[in-house]
Amino acid sequence: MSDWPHETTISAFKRAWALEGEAFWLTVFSMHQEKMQIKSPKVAIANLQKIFEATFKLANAKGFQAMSLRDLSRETGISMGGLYAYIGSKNDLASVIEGVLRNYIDKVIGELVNEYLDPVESLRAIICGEIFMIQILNPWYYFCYMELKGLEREQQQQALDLELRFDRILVDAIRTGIKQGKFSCDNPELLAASITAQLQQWHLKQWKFKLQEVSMEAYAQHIFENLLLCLNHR
Amino acid sequence: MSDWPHETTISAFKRAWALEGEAFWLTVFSMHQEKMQIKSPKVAIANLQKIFEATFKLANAKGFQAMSLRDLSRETGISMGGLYAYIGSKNDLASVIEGVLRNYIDKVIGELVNEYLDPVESLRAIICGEIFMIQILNPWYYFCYMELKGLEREQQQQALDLELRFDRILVDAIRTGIKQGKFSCDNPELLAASITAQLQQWHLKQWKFKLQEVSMEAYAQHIFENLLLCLNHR
DNA sequence: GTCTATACAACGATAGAC
DNA sequence: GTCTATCGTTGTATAGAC
Repeated sequence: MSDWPHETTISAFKRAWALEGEAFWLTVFSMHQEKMQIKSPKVAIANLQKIFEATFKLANAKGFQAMSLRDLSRETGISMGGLYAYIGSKNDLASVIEGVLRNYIDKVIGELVNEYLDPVESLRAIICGEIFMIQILNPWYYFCYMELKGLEREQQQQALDLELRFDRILVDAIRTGIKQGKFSCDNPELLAASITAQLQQWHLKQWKFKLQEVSMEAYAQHIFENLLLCLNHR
Repeated sequence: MSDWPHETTISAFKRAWALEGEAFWLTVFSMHQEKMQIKSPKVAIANLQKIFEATFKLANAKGFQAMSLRDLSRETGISMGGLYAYIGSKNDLASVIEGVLRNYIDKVIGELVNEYLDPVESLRAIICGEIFMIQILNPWYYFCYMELKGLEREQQQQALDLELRFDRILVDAIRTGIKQGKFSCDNPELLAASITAQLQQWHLKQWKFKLQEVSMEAYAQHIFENLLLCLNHR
């Protein structure tokens, strides 16, 4: 039995979650179609992708507030006036990015619940799944983490609630294992928070992992194995 | 034997590191005295403290880039023109904050090396010491973590180097324990990075710890105990 | 040392031609 | 759909009175 989902499983992730390619951007398009003036999906999606990716490049390098719309115009090749056919305002752009990512995460972690009954396999699936999500949507995660302060109170709270919900999924799996006599753990809440912290490192500390040549698979494996040690498994 | 340093030890930390009170701000003052036009230490320190604390309040709430000097003027009660007697420029203010904190951390972790010979006690001291530092200088740590992007390349690199040096101190203690037959661990580098990540949570996720009513002592203890489990201690 | 007044560059956003 | 031209605002920073 492999410690990491097979290649085919990774492909299945991508298909099931529509995390990349046309399907992904089509979803992004449909999610804030209402806020745009552009009717043609073909041209809208192409420019939307340009705008989002340029935003990640600029904002993740010098910060969203420090990035001007003139920077964004230069980077995308779309004029200042043209940008406003795609976004309502600068703040709206950040808000949409957070909304799209949260919507996706919400959908995916909703599927994770009750999918596996064995707590060990459940924890493995949560860790591998989340690391994989972060890997594919790296700039989205990093942007939302670093720019959360700039969003409105309500949206900030929704992001924090999502993190708490994720922690709770880990806690539930841990508690199930304890009831089945497979784990022992004094403080499941703190342990779950520590797992979440380690998962978030995968987008927060890319500089460190590239320096130490740590692969996604090795990192997920490391988190999982140390978690089992902390749970006194076997 | 207590699991956490005694009250007297905590007091000793404060005295030894001059982390708060007049002594601390006197050091801050002396560290960038050259960049100021104010001669009188008495008035300079009082206003310097006002400026730094107002910066933390504003920047940690809405981001340093989003904070204007007009905001800072209002918050401190010092006029726009007056501010420039204390700071060279807005960016200089952020740069000084990072410099002061890095200087302090550097000094403290320099003392941690070779202070304890027993690897278990060494790891405990590093974890407790760092959590304590973060507790006392919470807004400084948070500011430097979130606003690092806004600083110049060279200064960013120095901050990353400091984190790598901290990781290496943890790795050294782990390796010492392995050689002494006390620990077993496949990947000390990744384990050290995970400890650093958990320590940083203490300033990054205050909202979560307050919600779950986790004390500084309980959190340090939790990190330490799980580390020993990951190291197969005993 | 601290203030008021102001310079002037850069910002987000919009109007209207094409 | 996309552009250029421009609006009003706000930003950082400074000069000079007190």
